[in-house]
Amino acid sequence: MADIDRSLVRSLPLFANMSDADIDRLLARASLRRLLIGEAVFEQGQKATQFFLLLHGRLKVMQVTSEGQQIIVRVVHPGDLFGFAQALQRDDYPGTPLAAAESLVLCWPNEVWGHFVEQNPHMAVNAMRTIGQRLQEAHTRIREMATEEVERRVAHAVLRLMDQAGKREEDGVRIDFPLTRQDVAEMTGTTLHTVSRIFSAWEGQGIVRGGRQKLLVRDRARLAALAEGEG
Amino acid sequence: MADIDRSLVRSLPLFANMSDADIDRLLARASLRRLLIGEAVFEQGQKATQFFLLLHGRLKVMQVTSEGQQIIVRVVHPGDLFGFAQALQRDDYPGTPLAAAESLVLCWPNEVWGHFVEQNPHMAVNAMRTIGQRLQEAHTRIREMATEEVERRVAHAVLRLMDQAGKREEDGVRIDFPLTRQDVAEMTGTTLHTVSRIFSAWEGQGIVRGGRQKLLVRDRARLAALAEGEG
DNA sequence: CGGCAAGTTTGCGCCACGACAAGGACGCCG
DNA sequence: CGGCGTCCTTGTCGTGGCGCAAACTTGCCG
Repeated sequence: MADIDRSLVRSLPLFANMSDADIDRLLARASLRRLLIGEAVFEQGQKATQFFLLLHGRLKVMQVTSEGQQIIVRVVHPGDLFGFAQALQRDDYPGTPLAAAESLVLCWPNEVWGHFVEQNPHMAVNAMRTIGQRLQEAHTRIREMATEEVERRVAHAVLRLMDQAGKREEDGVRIDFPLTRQDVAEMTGTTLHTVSRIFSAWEGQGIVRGGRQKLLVRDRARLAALAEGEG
Repeated sequence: MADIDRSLVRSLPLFANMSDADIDRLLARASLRRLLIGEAVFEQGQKATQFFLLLHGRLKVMQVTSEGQQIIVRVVHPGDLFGFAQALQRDDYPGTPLAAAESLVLCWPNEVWGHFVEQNPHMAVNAMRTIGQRLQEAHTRIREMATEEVERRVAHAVLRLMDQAGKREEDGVRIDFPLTRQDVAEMTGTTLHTVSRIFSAWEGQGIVRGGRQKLLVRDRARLAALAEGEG
């Protein structure tokens, strides 16, 4: 397998306090995989044999219900670990990560996880924190879905995307990957129709500007107000 | 602080492969607390200084929204660890665990967590798995809330309670702690009115039998069918 | 034993959203 | 440049379940 340059990961907080030698040792065990839009890193229910780190691009993690209904569980951003089912004592993957944009992924076999953690105890802690945050986010989402109306939920979702995948532009902040109305609907538990209507209304008020698979937030304050129910 | 007898915890899987001496050492650092119905172990947002193990009784973990809306995030059963925010690198508690029945709780100061884990590496793994499961459950709930109608969600919730807190009786399986319609509503993101109506309908079909803070499941199969959407 | 509080049931009206349906716009590819 | 697929918009209609309101039941406590 071709060598992977450590400059790829050097800047990630996850590797912040590792020596070059340690990083090289880890990268020696890794393989690199490039994904085109729409490709899956692995499939829900598949046996978990590897864990992953997203270097570049964007993944949406899907789950399907027995009836074929789809939802987006979360979005994976560059620098995020994902698919470490093994660490959670699962033997299959609970969801399917699809590339929403062309993406670059590091893959390690499960056995490496042990070394991974020994090599850098800081990392075990880091993984724990990551999971903790993820749990926290999940609970927040549950609370939103239980208590808030659709417009507020969508506002929250957009704010989150903005913070995690926002890119400053002259006229506002752009969500930095292709995002369909359908995607937003699947993140908030509604339909693309309703999302479309909401975006249209917001556009009329100058809060956002939409486009095919595009979204630009022009007035964060107004959006935050909507999210807090002061619509 | 009075000594705590190890017979209290000996039977828990969490301590399965620890020596008596190790257990005693851990218990020496613990304190025991009894909670009456309605009492809180700690409050949401409070600084996290301890972690806990439920020995007996039942806790419902509440979160309140900024508007005062309440939801039940999860139910803590005997043998469950809870409130280990520290392990997740949080410094405050994300929710409030209220005693749904009279309960008995073991409390350790945060500093012990390290020893706890060293003493029994199995335990770190166990904690990880616990969190993993919890995350998994959270995602399941999100998916349900996003895609299922109220009756199915309630059916799922009741099935879960049955499995985790069911007690065989002559006429079916009883949920083994006081559970109001309001509680079920807060677990499923609906109102007590709707839950009441649903229970009434089910009772008419002989699926359950209700009562003040009581619920008895008489026909698990029918309930499971409803949960799968074959109503 | 009688009264009170907490929990439950049920009816009614309304409305936010989902289902359905049709048409329009963007962008890719040959 | 023209055609097609994908994504988006907008209308109409129907309804699940929430809000509100009122009465009933159950268990507790004095």
